[in-house]
Formats: sequence, structure tokens, C-alpha cells
Amino acid sequence: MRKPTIQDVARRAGVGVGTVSRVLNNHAAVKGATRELVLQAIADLDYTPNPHARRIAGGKSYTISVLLPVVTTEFYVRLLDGLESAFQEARYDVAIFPLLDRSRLERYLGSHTLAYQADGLVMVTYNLTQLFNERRLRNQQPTVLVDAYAEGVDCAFMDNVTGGRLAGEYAARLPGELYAIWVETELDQLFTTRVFEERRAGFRAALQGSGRTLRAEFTASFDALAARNVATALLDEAQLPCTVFASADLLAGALLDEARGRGLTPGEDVRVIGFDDQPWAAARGLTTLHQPVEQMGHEAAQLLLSRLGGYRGPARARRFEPHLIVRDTA
Amino acid sequence: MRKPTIQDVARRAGVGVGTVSRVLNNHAAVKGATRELVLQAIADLDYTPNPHARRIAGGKSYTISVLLPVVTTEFYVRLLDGLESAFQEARYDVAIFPLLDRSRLERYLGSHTLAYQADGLVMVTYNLTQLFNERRLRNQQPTVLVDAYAEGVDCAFMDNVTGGRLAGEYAARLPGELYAIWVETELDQLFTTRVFEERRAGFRAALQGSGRTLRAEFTASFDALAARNVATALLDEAQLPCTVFASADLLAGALLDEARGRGLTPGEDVRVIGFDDQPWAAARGLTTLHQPVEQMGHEAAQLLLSRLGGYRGPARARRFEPHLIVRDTA
DNA sequence: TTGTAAGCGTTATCAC
DNA sequence: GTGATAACGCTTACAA
Repeated sequence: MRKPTIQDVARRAGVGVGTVSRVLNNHAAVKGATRELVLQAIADLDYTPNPHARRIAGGKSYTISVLLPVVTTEFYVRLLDGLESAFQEARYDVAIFPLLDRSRLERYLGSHTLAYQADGLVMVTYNLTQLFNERRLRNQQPTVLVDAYAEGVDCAFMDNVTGGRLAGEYAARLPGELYAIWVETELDQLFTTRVFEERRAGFRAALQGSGRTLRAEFTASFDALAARNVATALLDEAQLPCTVFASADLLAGALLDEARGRGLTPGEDVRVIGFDDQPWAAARGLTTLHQPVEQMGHEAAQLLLSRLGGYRGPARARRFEPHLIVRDTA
Repeated sequence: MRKPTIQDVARRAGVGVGTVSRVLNNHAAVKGATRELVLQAIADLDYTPNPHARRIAGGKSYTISVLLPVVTTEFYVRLLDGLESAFQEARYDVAIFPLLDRSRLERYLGSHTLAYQADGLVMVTYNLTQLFNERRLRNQQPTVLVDAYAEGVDCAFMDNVTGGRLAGEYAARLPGELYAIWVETELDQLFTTRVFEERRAGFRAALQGSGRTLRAEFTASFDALAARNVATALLDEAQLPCTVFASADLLAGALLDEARGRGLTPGEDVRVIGFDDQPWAAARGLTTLHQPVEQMGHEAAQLLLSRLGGYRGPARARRFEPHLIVRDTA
């Protein structure tokens, strides 16, 4: 059985296709009774408009493309949740185009694939706008950047500098030596995220402001194994009691494990401040920075929706601030 | 500047739109010289066909929808990699529709969103076909199931029973007591995956076959915290030396941490067999089961592509077998 | 081998 | 208010 079309609906309701279209798009000029008639026919036939046809006819397809790095991180799940729920309210669908690696990105940019045929585009973490400029890729459609910032584009991003500063101010008031573990920035120019250097900058600025200094700094890449190794290295050399700012909960968790393995008491021998407030952080009593990620996603969606709704004003930047959650470990 | 259309290309090449379309779709009946002319015009104009228009005109949109659970697991990244690379070879785009929770799923099923307007559909992990039947959702388009199995649909799935069996056969030959940690199955009927019970079934069958029995069994949900807790509980009560089958590397990793914290030597006091072969498993010397996930994704894509290519035969099921990688921990 | 024209399912622009 | 009808960008007969 063929999918019902707008023609079928019109025929069944005994009206013209134009009227059906008006009902579909909430064009006020439809009489109440007629509207009911059409709605009934739509229900009877279980009709849904074809988004491709809508799009091609110059209307909206009610689809948003999200260019998303595929990384196994809670962060993106939460972000997606925020984006999705906001778009859903506005009856938009969200399609994700995975950015698995650089070559995939090139492909998306090189061709004007379906990702660029949606009503709007959400670009996450990676700031591709510079590429759009360089390559003269005419990205006509409304775009919003999330977890990234650029001039002239609507953005919603986390203020990681403030997050780092909050950690630094808190740590500065704690007794004992100060240590920090930073996350290594990736080499690839394009696929670089600046969040970790921002956290670092904020933390150092806070220490400086309070006249304290780090006894030593450590660096690790963002994976479980590196986290374990750096935890071991740090505790091998640390002078207790001490306070450690682990610039990601992944790092903090490994440090807690290692400390426990050595019979040390977190919050006394080793104070630990994480960053992210992962789902397990509360249960382990980790003092850490919570980021309003869902809100950021929600707001990003609103920015884009306002553009789709006709907003033509200047680019807006929405900054979100992490806040410190003090628990047992520091 | 407007996006160039097929009309523009035709005009520039001095041919009809039909000819351009033929070139675009590799319809053999185009003279070499004409083809070159068209190709040149396409290049000059930087033209790319509009997938919406293609789709609506009854052709292909060259887009595949993937219904994917959004879980922060390496497994899905690898799977996506396999799917994407295969589809890319065939010049198809992949759009992901995230299944964040049950309500999202309902929505996708209830309306005929863009997800169902692609050339083909890949459904991952969750077997939704039964829903399609129950609700009389006419899913006309070619579909393939990955990491799931159902009658009458092309499937590519991992043989977790065999994986469990391999672990069991290996463990049965090891000295000392035998323990196992299982992963709790979620309650939601729909969002249930059977992989963990399959691993369990295979393992138990192997033990039974060799006349050995488990000294005790433990259960944990699939998260870092639960993994730590169950590791503690197990080592509190375990009689050493022993062998533990942790039915997911997440569990095995936590056990290794806990063992080390207690000064135990993995591979001697506590032998550990994991399941998944996570990226860090090799570095930690974890004996575990490796799953050919990328291959599974690749094959799933091939199954779907063959349907798109006109294959009308019966449904095919492709089974993939994990294999044991023996390293230091067991 | 190639051009022309009729769809495909919508929206938007007209008249009425 | 509402019904025709012309786009939209493409594929695919059908002619030539």
C-alpha cells in the first residue's frame, strides 16, 4: 500500500491540496470546520508529510543536522539530550552526522551532502567556520556552534576558564602542596578542542591571584590507561598531604583508585578536585565542577530556532558557567 | 549566489537535463565525449545533486539512516566506523538518528520522519522489527539489523554464546576456584539487549561440558561504580588463587584495579578473563575476547547495499565470532 | 545517443 | 476562505 500523499488527504476531506497545506503549516486563514475536516482525513489516512518534498518545494524539512564528534564521552550524550529535547518541542527532527575522523570531515565539507540540506546546522566542538571561509564553502543555512566559539556565528559554549578559576580559588584555600593533572591537547590542528587549555589557564590565573604555586604538574592523554599511569606517577612523587586538581573526572577517578590502593584517605591525605561531574562522581564523593551541558544544548537549539523563525539580527554568544560542587574528596 | 541546479549544468554543457542525469547516475548510454562535457560543466559549477529532489523524483537519495542507541561505549564507535566506511565506498551518506530513550523511539516510530525516508535503514542492537509488525508500521524500505537478530530480516550479529563458551573452555582448564561477574539486564523490555545473557549461557555450557562449577557468581550493572563495588565484593569473599570471568572489560578493569590495590598478582593470585578487548586491554595485559565489530558493521552495510542493488532473495544472517586473546592476566 | 516532457509531493501565488 | 496551478530539482519514459 502506497504512502498517502497530500492529494489523498485533500480528496478524502473534499478540499483542495492548498487547504491541506495551510492546515499543515498553521496558516491562520482556514475556517475551523474545514480544518477539522482536514485533520480528520489526516488521522484516518495516518498521513505524514514527506520532508523531502517539503524541502524541495521551498518549505522546511523540519530536520536539523548535527555535526558531532564521535567520542565515547558522557558530555556528548548530555549535549545531544539538550539539543534533541529543545528541537523536539519545536517539532524538528535531529539527524546526526558523525565526524569519526578528519577524512570524514573533508568529505562532508567537500560535497554538499544531506547534512547541508537540512533547515539548520549545529556544529559541535570543532569550529569549522574557518574552513567554510577558507574554502569559500557557501554555507547558506542557519548555523549554530556549540561547545565552540567564533565571531559572527551564534554560539553556545562552556566557560572553561571560569571553571578552572573556581577550582583554583578553592584549591588555593586548602592546606598542603598543590598539584595538577592536565589533559594533553591533540596535535591535529582542526580536531583540536581548547577546553583543556582553558581550564588550565583559569586555574593558573586563580593560583597566581592568591599567591600560591603548583609544586608539580602532570600531563596525560584522555584515556583510562594514561589516567592510571599519571595517577601512579603523581602519588609516587607527591608530598602529602596535598591537593590535586585533575582537569577531568576521568583523571580524578583514576587518582582516587590509586590513592585508595595505597591506603590513603581522599579528602585528608590527598584532596582531589575533578572536572565534569560524571554520573559516578556523586556516589564517590568527588568534589568537581558541574557543567550545565543540557542547558547549553537547549539554548543552542533555541538560537537556531530563532534564526529559523526569521531572526536576522547580529550573532549571539551564550556563555555557560560551570559551578563547583564540594563533596568529600576536597 | 544560488546553488547550481541540473539545469545550469545542462545549459553550460550544451546538453539536455536528461543527459546530465544519465551521467550522474552512470546510465551507460552516454557517448564518451558528451560525458566529458557534462563532467567538465559539473566541475566548473561545483555542482552537487540535491538529494531531496533525487529522492522525491523516485531515485535514490544516497542516504542511509542508522537508528543507534546513544551509549558511551567503544563498541558503537567501532561499529559506526565499519558501517560508515562501507557505505562511503558505495558513495552513500550515513545519518544517525539517536535513540536516547524510549520516548524518542516512540516518536521515531510514530511519525514517518526523515529517518524513514532514506534509501535504507540500519537498526542497531534493538530489535524493533517486532514493533513494526505489532503496529502495522509499513516499513517498506530495505532494512538490516546489526547486533541483533530476527527472522525474515537481513542481520549481522555477534555470536556472544560462542564468546562465552570460549571463555568457559579456557577457564575450565585453569587451576583454582572459578568465579564470574555478569552484567545486569535492563528492565525495559524494548531496550533490552541479550548479549550479556548469551555470554553467560555460553560460559555455563562450557563449564558444564568440562564438569566444573562456579564457586560463586556476582552481578553488576554496566557502569564504573558498580564495577568497582562488585570487584570489592568478589575479592572480599574469593578463595585464592582463583579465575574470574568478567563478562565485560569494564568489569575486568575494575577487578584488576582492586586486585592490585590488595597487592594481588593478576595471572597468579587472580586470573581474569574479560570480554570486549577494549583499547586499553592490550596495554594492561588483559586476557579477553575480541569481537570483530568493524567487520560486522562492514558486512551489515554490504547486506543493505545488495538490497539496494536489487537483491530480492531471502533474508540472510551473518554471524561473527569473538576470539580469545590470551595475554598476561589469565 | 540524446532532448523533451511528464511526473514525484510539497509550498506559494494567484484568482475567485 | 478556498481551489487551481505554477514552481522546486530531479529521474525516467518516450520520441526523435
